[in-house]
Amino acid sequence: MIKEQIPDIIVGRLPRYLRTLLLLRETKTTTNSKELGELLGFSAAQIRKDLSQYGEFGKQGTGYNIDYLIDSLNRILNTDKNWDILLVGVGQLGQAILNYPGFLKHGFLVKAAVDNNPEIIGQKFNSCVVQDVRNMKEIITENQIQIAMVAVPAEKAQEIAEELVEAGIKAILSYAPATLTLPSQIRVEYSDPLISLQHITYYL
Amino acid sequence: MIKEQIPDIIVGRLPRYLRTLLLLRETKTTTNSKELGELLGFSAAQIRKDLSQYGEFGKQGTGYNIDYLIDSLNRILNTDKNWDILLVGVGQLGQAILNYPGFLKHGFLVKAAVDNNPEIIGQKFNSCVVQDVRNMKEIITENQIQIAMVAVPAEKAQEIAEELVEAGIKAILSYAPATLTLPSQIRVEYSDPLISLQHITYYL
DNA sequence: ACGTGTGAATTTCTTCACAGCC
DNA sequence: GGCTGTGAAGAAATTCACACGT
Repeated sequence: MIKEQIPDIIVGRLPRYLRTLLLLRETKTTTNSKELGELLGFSAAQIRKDLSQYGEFGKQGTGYNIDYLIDSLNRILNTDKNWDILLVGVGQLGQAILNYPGFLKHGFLVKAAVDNNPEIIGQKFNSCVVQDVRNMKEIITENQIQIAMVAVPAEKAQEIAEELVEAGIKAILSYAPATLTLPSQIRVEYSDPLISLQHITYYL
Repeated sequence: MIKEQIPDIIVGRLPRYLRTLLLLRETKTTTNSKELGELLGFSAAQIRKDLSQYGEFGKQGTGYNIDYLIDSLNRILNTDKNWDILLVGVGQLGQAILNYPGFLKHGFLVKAAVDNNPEIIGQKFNSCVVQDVRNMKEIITENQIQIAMVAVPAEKAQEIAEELVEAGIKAILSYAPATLTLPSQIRVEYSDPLISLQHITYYL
């Protein structure tokens, strides 16, 4: 695949561009690298260079058509289709995830949720019935799910992650404060407020 | 301050080093850059270079004393003391935050929480009584709070953030899927699973 | 022999600055 | 005139490789 060589640091900025464009779309039809840069805190040159990795989306003298750039970015990020997600761990955080409408709005559907707590299994959150974690593998296979969100305690995260990989999961978004060690072809992202807080306090 | 010139990209890795060391401490007293690197997915050279920015923590031939390095990192990150935090927005996510014990375990105390919903105001979560958002400024001043977590809807995030800055907040951890535009001396971090998911799908 | 700390080399990322097109 | 796309320049981050202490 050609796009393998585009640096991950650039890929990581694309979703931010997309988000800002969605906001701008509400009030205008055109923007430019200067405006985007100011809204995001990046340089205009960087935005132009990043986008130019994927094609020529702008027009000299005019800038970028917002709708067109949004469509393009969605295509690049593979977010022009819907993705099914498996949630592992339906504690307080997991429940908040199930009830949060933002994922679906951006094409991410929490298709199934599993837990090991008998009191949670069978409960319904936002039309998703929690299933037994012991059925995890079949759920993944049957629904051909590629992405899992992990919202289990830190001590359980590695173990769960390995089971997920074995069951065929391709990418994991982990909310657990733990570093996962997995085969390199598995994509792992962390949503980890503790790390962020510790980063913040450095500067205070 | 001298440390201003140490690149933020290095600072951002320090909390990860700290986390791994806390894990290692349970089974050993000494480690080295190779082991840390393997656990974290960084090169050994990078870990040595990062740490050397702040002093000489290791011993040739031996490696690093884990306890000593943990103490050192805590001092560097300012996490050797406790921090009070204000939570803005006590919806589902906010409630999960209030009930999550992990913050306190690492020295972050959610000292106060505010919301604008009359049904939520007055409710108690994990010994924290939700107060009216209209009292936000006094709460910040009286408790001399420097860090705020923002767990409000995306549309409200910018407005709330500006009020926080006006009230004297120095750093914000935002859970809202929105880019905040604030004075540069305010430190902002994001905990944003949607961005992470969109980053993930690029590779699927 | 082992593993740190570090200048030097290398690679990667960002910004510059401008030709070219609207 | 305005703004993109892009080679070239510059800055920053990472890795190399080894002297040196244990």
